[in-house]
Amino acid sequence: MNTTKRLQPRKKPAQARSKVTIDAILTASIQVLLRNGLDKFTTTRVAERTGVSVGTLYQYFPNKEALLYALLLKHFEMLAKSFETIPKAPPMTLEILSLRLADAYIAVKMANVDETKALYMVAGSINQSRLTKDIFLRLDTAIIKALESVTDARFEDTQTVSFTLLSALAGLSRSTFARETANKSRNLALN
Amino acid sequence: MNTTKRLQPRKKPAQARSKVTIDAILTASIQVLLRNGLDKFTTTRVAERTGVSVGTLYQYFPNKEALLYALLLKHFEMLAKSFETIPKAPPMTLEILSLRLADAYIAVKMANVDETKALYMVAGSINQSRLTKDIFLRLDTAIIKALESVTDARFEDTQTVSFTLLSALAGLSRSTFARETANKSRNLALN
Amino acid sequence: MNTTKRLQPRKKPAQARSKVTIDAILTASIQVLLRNGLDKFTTTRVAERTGVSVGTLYQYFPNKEALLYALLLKHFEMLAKSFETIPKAPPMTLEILSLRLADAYIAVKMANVDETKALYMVAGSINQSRLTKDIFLRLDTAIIKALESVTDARFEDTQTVSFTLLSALAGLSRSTFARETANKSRNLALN
Amino acid sequence: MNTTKRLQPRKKPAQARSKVTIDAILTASIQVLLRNGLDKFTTTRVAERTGVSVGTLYQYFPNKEALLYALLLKHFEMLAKSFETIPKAPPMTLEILSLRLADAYIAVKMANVDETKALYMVAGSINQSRLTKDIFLRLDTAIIKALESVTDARFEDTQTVSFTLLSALAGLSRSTFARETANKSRNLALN
DNA sequence: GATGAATGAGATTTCATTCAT
DNA sequence: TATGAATGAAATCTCATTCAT
Repeated sequence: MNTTKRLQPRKKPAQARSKVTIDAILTASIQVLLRNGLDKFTTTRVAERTGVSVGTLYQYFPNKEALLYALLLKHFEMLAKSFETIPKAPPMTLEILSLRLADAYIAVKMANVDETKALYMVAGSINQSRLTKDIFLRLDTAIIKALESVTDARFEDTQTVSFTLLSALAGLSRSTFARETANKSRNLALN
Repeated sequence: MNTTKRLQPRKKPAQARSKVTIDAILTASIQVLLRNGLDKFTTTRVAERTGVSVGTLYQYFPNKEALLYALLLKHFEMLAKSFETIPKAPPMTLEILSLRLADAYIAVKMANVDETKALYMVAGSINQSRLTKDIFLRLDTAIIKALESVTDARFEDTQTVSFTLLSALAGLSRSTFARETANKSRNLALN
Repeated sequence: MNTTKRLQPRKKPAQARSKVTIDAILTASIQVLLRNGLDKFTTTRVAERTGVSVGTLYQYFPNKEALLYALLLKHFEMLAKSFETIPKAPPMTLEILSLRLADAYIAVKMANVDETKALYMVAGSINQSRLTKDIFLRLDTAIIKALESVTDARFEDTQTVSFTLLSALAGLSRSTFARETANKSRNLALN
Repeated sequence: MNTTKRLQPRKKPAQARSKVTIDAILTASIQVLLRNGLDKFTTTRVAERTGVSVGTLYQYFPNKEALLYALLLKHFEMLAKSFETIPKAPPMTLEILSLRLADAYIAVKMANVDETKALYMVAGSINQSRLTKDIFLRLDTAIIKALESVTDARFEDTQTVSFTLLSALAGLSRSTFARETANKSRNLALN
């Protein structure tokens, strides 16, 4: 599914009813992913679970990939907003920033546990480069901007620092959710 | 693909010819994942690329999932062996252990770049709990054992320390490979 | 094909169009059995002959076995109805009942010659015990009830009488149809 | 499988060892039919159960159909021999003949219960007309000859009498074995 | 003769997507 | 707009048969 398809929603959700339907579809998608896994994630099944017909689903999402993409975008939108509103109030040492960052990250993940788990399933099959253009840059920028307000350190390469912080955080997160899901035993995310 | 299927290889590679065929299939699998992505990863395509018939593939792997599973198992086998042979020679401070662990980890990943990238694609669609039973415990045990030989620190909960170390390492690794793959722009692993 | 699969139809033929499609598939199935035999009885071939796509076939029958099962059920449904309406008017001697039973049986068979022949082919490869639960008991009950209204005889074990009557009738029927089919020479049903 | 293939054994079992192997294959075939059903009846499985390689199986039977055919032929051979040696000693009334016939029939079936059940499964997928030529005529002839020695009756159409006798017998037999197999409840053979 | 790895045609089944109603 | 029946390409998997060893 790494082809280049139209990923934009088919119609702007001008009307309230549309918005509701779209949300319902996205919610159902998460449930289907969680219950049935990625390869039983079919448009028919999602529509069924949503309580609408496939036809309706296709009215809002031009294809399956767009549906998954919307799911991801929504999630990262939240993450970005959260990062962009990290309190910059002093004292802003590196340690304190790190904690605030972790707090923001964890808050979003914990408030959206199912969504998080579902998206980890999808990770392998989406167009990374488009996602980068659309949202990852925003995450990056938010962190870099925060780094620049740190008072007790100065970095040559803020990008790398940002990257490292976020990646380690992501690693912990992923492993933690993996552990929780297959909770028979301590479980690592795929390394 | 999180169903419970038979994942054991169909026949023991008693003869030399079989062994060669199996290895060829596994190698081809990695290439197909890399070139075509997870959802174009079809048994037909793998067989084709291997240069054998589908029938032959199915002679050794009872189903597609088992093929992916074999791929993962082989990779983690290497990782486990690598961890199990981390030098325990003094001075064994926590910092030194961490470095040795990272070295071992990175060495395996760098020696198997394609395999690593390919497996990150597969991560979402495998039976985590079975994998845990089969191999993750071994990784964990190896690290815990190493932690116990550390001389400058003592831990209440070695499991959590091991888990944290490995997860952060994994996060960095994943993001790094993701960045390298989609090298148009700075890229984070799916968070 | 004696495994335990879902045999229930996939969707209720709520709409008229569906009903027509289902009937067409069943009719085509009989033709395929007759023309091509059991081991050329493929879902693709049936769909083709019906004039629909395979997908459509699978929309109504979850698998091949369910299709065969539906065929059998429909046939026995007729037989059951026929037995259940055997005239009970006096004089109801055993001989007369036997004749009425034979009449009913033969009437159904002769009105559905192709279906009958086709089903004899299928006999060996269906789930007998499920069929028993679903329909054979009904046949049995109908006959037993009729036996009880016989005036010139009284049976200790009506079940066995019913069984014997019906089995002998079935044997004759099967051999007769076998003979007619392979009409080069006198032909017995497989004994 | 109603095509016209070579059904003759590939080699005459000149040597004793061959004979043993052939018998083993035929026995294994019956077991596979009984355990796995007709559509899991594969040459590989039969070979496996026999304890030889597929290659060896194909040394003795040119194809799968020939194997099934051999199975049937062997069974009817026994039945024919049994009919041909029905005692003709007086008093040879029709009733006595019928009993002797039934005795012979039942004796063969009961001495070969597994074989009988297995063959009922196969019934639908064999070349009836070839079987008629090869063996059914012999059964028929044997019975007709016996009928002619009956002292208390004379028939215009001995063929039909023979046919009727044998068919009814077959019907009872088939239903009985069906009942025994699916012994949850009283079971009729497919009517 | 015996073996069993390899073949590949072909069967079953799924599922994204369309379109007539 | 909504529906869901129909489509059919394509995926998974099986199995009769062959043939090099």
